[in-house]
Amino acid sequence: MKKQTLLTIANSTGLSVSTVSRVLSGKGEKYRISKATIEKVKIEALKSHYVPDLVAKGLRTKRTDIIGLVVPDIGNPFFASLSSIIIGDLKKLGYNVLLADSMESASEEAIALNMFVSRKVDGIIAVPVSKSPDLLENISKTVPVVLADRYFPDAGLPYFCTDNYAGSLMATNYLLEKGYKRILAVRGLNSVMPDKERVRGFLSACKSCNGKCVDYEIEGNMFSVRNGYDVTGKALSSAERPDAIFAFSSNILLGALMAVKEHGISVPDEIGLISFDNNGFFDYLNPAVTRIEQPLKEIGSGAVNLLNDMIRNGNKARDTVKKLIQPALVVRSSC
Amino acid sequence: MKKQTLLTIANSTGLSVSTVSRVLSGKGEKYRISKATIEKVKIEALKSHYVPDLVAKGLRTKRTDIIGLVVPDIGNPFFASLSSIIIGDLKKLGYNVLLADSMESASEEAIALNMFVSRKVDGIIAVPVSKSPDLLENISKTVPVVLADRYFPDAGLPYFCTDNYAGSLMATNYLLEKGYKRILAVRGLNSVMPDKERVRGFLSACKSCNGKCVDYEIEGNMFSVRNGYDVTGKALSSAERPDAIFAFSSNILLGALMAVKEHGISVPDEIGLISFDNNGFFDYLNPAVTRIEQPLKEIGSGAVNLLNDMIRNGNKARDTVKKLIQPALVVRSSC
DNA sequence: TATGGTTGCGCAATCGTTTGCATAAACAAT
DNA sequence: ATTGTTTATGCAAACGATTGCGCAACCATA
Repeated sequence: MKKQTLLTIANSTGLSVSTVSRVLSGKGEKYRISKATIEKVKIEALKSHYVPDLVAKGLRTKRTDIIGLVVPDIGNPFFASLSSIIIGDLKKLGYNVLLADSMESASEEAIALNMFVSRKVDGIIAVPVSKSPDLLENISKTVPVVLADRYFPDAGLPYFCTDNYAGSLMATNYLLEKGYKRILAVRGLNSVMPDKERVRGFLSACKSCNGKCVDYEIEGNMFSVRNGYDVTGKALSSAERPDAIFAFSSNILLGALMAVKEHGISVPDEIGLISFDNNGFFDYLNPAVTRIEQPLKEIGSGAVNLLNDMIRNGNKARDTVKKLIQPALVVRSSC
Repeated sequence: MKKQTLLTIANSTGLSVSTVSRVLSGKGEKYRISKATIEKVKIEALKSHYVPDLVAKGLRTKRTDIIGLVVPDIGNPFFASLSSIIIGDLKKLGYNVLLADSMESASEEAIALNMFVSRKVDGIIAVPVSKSPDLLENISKTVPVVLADRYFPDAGLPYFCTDNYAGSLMATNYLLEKGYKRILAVRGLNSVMPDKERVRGFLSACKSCNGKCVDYEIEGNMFSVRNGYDVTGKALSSAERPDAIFAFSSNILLGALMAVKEHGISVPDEIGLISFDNNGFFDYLNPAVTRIEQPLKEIGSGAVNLLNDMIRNGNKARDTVKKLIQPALVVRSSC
């Protein structure tokens, strides 16, 4: 059971490496290799358990059929679900995936991106954590790059993302219509677009509500349970406590919920809760959580298909694709 | 900004490719390259933005520093968390990760494993879904393989896994001590060891309980919310309904909880619930869920470290490492 | 018997590294 | 002046695949 290569097959069939290569890569007809020869080669390949060396192939062809995917935290259900969709779609198109976890660190992300380049991936899908698009833009001159979930509005990098402004508007207006008057928004990582857009939507709704909103406030700095817990806890201890909380992520919501429970405040009567993003378990909470659900499937598949286009047809899109996809309000009973 | 290779650097410095290679791969001293030359090469590499071609390097050295990781469902929080640990630990050791999602399909898994071999990964970590160890054992003759979470007890494949028998025993005994007498165990995928071992633990506890247990039953066939919901629903509608449910996974528990709620039965008074495996949100449920927590960190890190050993020191372990790690009972208020 | 077209395949370069084996220059020792 | 040693570097093969070009053999046509 020695290692099998094109050469070993060539030897045992009495043919040349070229011919074997052409047969095994399906180009037999194209090169007018005879039926008999094709058969002979295929049989021998099977018998000898030949496995093509994709590393060698990659070196020669300059295509690896590998896509680099970098996300801020693969343990986070949101990114796990998104990755699941992306990986599945890529597989259907014949790509494999190098996965890197930037752990919300720009320097780790940079390492991962450079690794992708060094490994000659055919394309990159990134949920960027860096504050600057510079590295990604630079890389995108060489290899196709598509962003998902997070993005840089003014950079030349295509992206697929939830319309966070619209979603935030929707959530806030829903709270106001329900009669809540003092709303606390607990925001996440201040530097990323989704967070900024959610702030914009929230403010816009609060400011143009014809007096429905008596007071509003924005606090917080991370998409974490801890942040939700801390900010909410402080607010609940203050003189004029909010009567509704808009959590900018599902983790934030869980933290907020924890604080609310500890203060013995009842949901949704004494305080309303709404979340941006679902987490798969909100329906099992008591009360089930009303939320804005993100179009994960559209984001993931959109990014994959665009990337594939860019790889196949060259980067020749007239304009950079920048897609904001509408999220949906899913009403439950937390407000 | 042309593509830079060792050759381009060799030309612009007036040195040979060999020398440049040796300097840039840190073997300068070893080959007694002069300080001056080393500096010159490094400067030029920086100036020209040289990036090593890891594909070419891989072909030449037969090492890729890539590990293949295949899991049944990366969207599942359990596998996402495990993957997060594994990927993080691998990165510290200088490995990158090709991730494949077998979607609980043995044929998809086989495709992924063969892809790993073809791509010349240095090692493989698998959470296998196949019922037979044949393919994995065969592959492990060529490239180091370590299993995590799921395993084949009699195969020559090393694994790191929760002691599911002990955990199941613990959970069941806890229910019995709490006074529950009619226990329904909702099991998952019948063909995998963790499930079988949990069954064994459950039966063992029920049978040797000195009459504490009046009735017990086992049903189910998937680690899914749906399965938990269906099995529980049916049981609750039966004449002698169970007074406690032992869910063999967190997803199953959620399904069971849903059914329990729909039947208007109160937890933990009318029915007790316990789960094998945590999901990160059990503490936010009402009541919070008592569960057996799996030692994810030990499993992930253990697998990574063993694999690294096998790669570095050759497969020369005297005996195949087979580690069952003790889980922990985390008491909350669902039973 | 040239001429031309078709059929079926092989030669050899190439992708970018790494590395065993020289080797040239400089110096030291005899 | 010869020999030996050390220093600093280069030559060229190798990894395993792909592919442009060439060519021999065969057949048909004129």
